[in-house]
Amino acid sequence: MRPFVHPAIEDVQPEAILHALSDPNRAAIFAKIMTAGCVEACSAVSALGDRVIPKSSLSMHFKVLREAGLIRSERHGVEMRNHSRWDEVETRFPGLLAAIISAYAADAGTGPCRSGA
Amino acid sequence: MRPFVHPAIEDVQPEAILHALSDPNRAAIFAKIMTAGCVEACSAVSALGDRVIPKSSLSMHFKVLREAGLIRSERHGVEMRNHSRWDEVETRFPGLLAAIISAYAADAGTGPCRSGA
DNA sequence: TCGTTAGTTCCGAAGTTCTGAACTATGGGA
DNA sequence: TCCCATAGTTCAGAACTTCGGAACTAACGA
Repeated sequence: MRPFVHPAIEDVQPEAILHALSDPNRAAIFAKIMTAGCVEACSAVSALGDRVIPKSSLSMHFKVLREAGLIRSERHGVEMRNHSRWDEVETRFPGLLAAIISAYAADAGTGPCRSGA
Repeated sequence: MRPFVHPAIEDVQPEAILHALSDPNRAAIFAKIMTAGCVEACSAVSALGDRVIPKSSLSMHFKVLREAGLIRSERHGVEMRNHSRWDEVETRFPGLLAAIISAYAADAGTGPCRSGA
């Protein structure tokens, strides 16, 4: 198990952020980390809405979020703690994350029935 | 050649917008349509930076932007005219497009050497 | 009608994502 | 110390997506 890789904030690319958040599952995970401040384990988000995401997929989603520069993961004993890097990303790309999160929220409000988020 | 399909603005999904703009080529095309107000033909954007994009890829990129609800295309004789749907998208997801476009602009300013946009 | 220009569609190659199975790492209890 | 349980990662193959050349359609002008 190699250690986690987190890009420096100046290496964070807008396309990576958009790609990471263009998946509704990942956007829901990120929103959860945002609102909770810190999510203690993958298992805490393993069920988004009514759908269970396999561990391996979840691990991959966290990796994508991490490599996009959106979250910071640390191992604490057997678990992983994930913190959002909102402040850093906000400094680099002002308003971006807020606009994306509120777009998903707006869509959840108007759409037919969206399980996640 | 089937006619162009444009989603109603209430059917536009944030994930489709993020996916469409998570490709730097498409983001550059969209930025070009935005700044020009209207782009007269695919050929007008066929060279983004120093890289020539094949016609078929360009056609696909326009299709993705169209189906994401970001642009409106009309055939005028032999050419296609593309307008941005900024106002509609802005009403539905306030601040989203501005944040994305300015994130790419910020990145172009700090990054090593970005050809497009 | 023919040639040109503009764009779309098709289809195979290349790349990406998803997921179950096997694996690694840590902590706790006997 | 050993063994087990829990948490997460890695691997590999299947499924899906994207790319790009070739062939096609559609409109226009000579």
